[in-house]
Amino acid sequence: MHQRPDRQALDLFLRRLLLRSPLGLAERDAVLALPATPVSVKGRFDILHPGETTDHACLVADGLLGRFDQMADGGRQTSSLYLPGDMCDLMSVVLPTSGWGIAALSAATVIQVPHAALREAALRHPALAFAFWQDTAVDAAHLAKWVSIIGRSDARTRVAHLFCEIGHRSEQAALGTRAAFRFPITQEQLGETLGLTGIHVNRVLRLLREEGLVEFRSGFVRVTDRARLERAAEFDPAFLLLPEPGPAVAPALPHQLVPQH
Amino acid sequence: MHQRPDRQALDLFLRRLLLRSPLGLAERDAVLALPATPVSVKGRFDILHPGETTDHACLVADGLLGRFDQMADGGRQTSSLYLPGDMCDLMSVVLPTSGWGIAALSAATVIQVPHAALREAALRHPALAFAFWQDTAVDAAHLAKWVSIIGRSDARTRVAHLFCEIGHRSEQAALGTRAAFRFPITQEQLGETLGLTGIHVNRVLRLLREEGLVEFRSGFVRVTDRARLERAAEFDPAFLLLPEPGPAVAPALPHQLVPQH
DNA sequence: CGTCGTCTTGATTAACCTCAAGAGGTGTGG
DNA sequence: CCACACCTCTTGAGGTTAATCAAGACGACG
Repeated sequence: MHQRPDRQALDLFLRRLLLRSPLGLAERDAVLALPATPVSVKGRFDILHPGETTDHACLVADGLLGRFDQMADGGRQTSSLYLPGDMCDLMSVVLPTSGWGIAALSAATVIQVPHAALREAALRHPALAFAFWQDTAVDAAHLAKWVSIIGRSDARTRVAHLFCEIGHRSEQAALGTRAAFRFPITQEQLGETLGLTGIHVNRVLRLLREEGLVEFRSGFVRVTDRARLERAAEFDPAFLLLPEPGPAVAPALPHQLVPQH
Repeated sequence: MHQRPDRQALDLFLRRLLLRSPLGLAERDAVLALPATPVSVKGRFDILHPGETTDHACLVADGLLGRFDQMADGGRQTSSLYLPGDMCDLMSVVLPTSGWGIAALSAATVIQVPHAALREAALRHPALAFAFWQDTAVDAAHLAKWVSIIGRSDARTRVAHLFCEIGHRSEQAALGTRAAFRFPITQEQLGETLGLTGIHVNRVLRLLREEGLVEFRSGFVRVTDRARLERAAEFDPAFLLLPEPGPAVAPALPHQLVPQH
C-alpha cells in the first residue's frame, strides 16, 4: 500500500480485469509491468480534447474523470464516468482518433500508459487481448444502459440510478461502500452527465433528501434507504456485468477469485 | 453476386472491417471461411431476449435490427441500429450474457456465427482480434454519441441526426445513397430509438417535410436538402469514424483500399 | 473583506407527453 | 369481392416535466 502511485493504479486495473477475465501469472505480470507515467491535473482540466489523436490510454489513479461530447452551443454531455482503477479510453488503442474528450471532473491523478505497450502486451498474450476487448465491451454496455436511462427515465430516476451505479462500482473497486462513498462532482456536472440542467438536479437532490433516500453533500454520498433508492432508480446490479461482491471487500488482489488457466 | 446469402453477408462484414483495419490475405480468408447459419425472421421478432446468454453473434444480411433495453413499464429504448453487413453483438463473444436484447425491427435475415469460431479466428490471427476489438470500440463510439444526442438535443435535431447517420452508413455499406435510402422502421420504432413518443416523431417528420429538408414514407428516406439537414442535425460525419466515401461506391471488395500488411 | 464558484429557491416559459379520435392501407376470412 | 380487423399514420386539446431567467445565500480562498 506504500507503493508508488502508478504501480498501485496498475494493481487496481488488474484487479478490475480479473473480475471478469481469468488471467494467468504471465498475463498478470505483463499488466503490472506496463510502463506508466503519473500526471496530476486540477479539476475541470481537459485531458483529451474532442477529435484529438492520442498515443496513450489514461488509467485513473485518483479523482473522477469523464468522457464528454462537446455540443454546438458549447454545452457538454458526459457519457461515462471513470473511477480509480478504470482504464479510461482503453479503446483508443484501436481507435486513436475519436470524437469525444476526456476531462477531469475533480482534481485527479491519471497514469498514462502508451498504446504501443498495451498493443504489444495484447499481441504477446492473447488472453490479455480478450480481456482488453472485454473491457471495451463493458464500456459499451454501460453506454447502452445510459442511453436507455436518459431516453426513458425522468429526472428523479436518473439521479437515483447514477448514485446506485457509482455506489456499486465504488464498492467493487474497494473505494467505499454502497451506503457511503466519495463522489467528487458538482451539481452542474451531474446535470451534464444526466442530460439535465444543474438547477433541476438541485431540485431533485432536495426531493431525494426529503424522501429520505439519499443525501449528497460536498462530494460525498450517503444512502439513507438503499432498498427504496434502488427501487426509485429501477436499478438492476446485473447490468454492471460484475459478480456480486462478497461479504467483505478484499483489500488486495483476490487470488482466490482467479480461476486456474 | 449470385452467392448464397451467408457468404454474401460475410463479404459485407469483411468489407466493413477493412474500412478501418488493414487485414492480410490469411485474415481475410479466415473471415470468409467463418461458419454461418442464415435465419429469417419477421418484423418485431426478438432475436435475443434481455439477460439471455448466447453462443453466437448475429450478422445482418437483410433488414434492420436493433439493440434494445426493456424498461420497467414495458417500454423499450433502442440504443443501436444495425444495417446489413453489421455484426451486431460481436461483443457478445467476450460478454455472452448482457442486459440488452436484439430485435428485428423489420423482416430480416440474420447470419448466426458461433462465438467459438470467432474466438478461434481471433486467437489464430491477432490482427483479427484487433479488428474485432476495434469493431466493438466503434460500437461504443456510436453509443457515446447517442448519449449526447439524446441528452442534449431537441426532437428535431435528433430525428435529423438519425437520418444523416443512417444515410451515411447506408452509403458506406453500398445499400443506397445519402440522398435516398431504405430505412424500414415505423414512427413508433423511431420514437423508441430517439427517446421520444411515436406521436411526437410524427409531428417532427411533418415539420422537416414542410421545411423541405427530408421526407420519410413507407420505409424510405429522401433527403431533399442535405446541407440544411446536416446543419439542423449538427451532424459531423467524422463521428462515424469512417474514411470519406470515394466518388463512386465500390461494388465489391475494394482491394486497392487494403494496405499491404 | 471581497471575489468567485457552487448551491438554493422562485416565477415563468417551452418542449414534449398523454389522451382521444379518425383516416389510410393491407391482409384475411366469409 | 367485400367486410372486417389491425396496424400505422395523422391531428387536436390539454397537462406535465424540465428549461430558462432571475436573484440571493453560503463557503472557500486569496
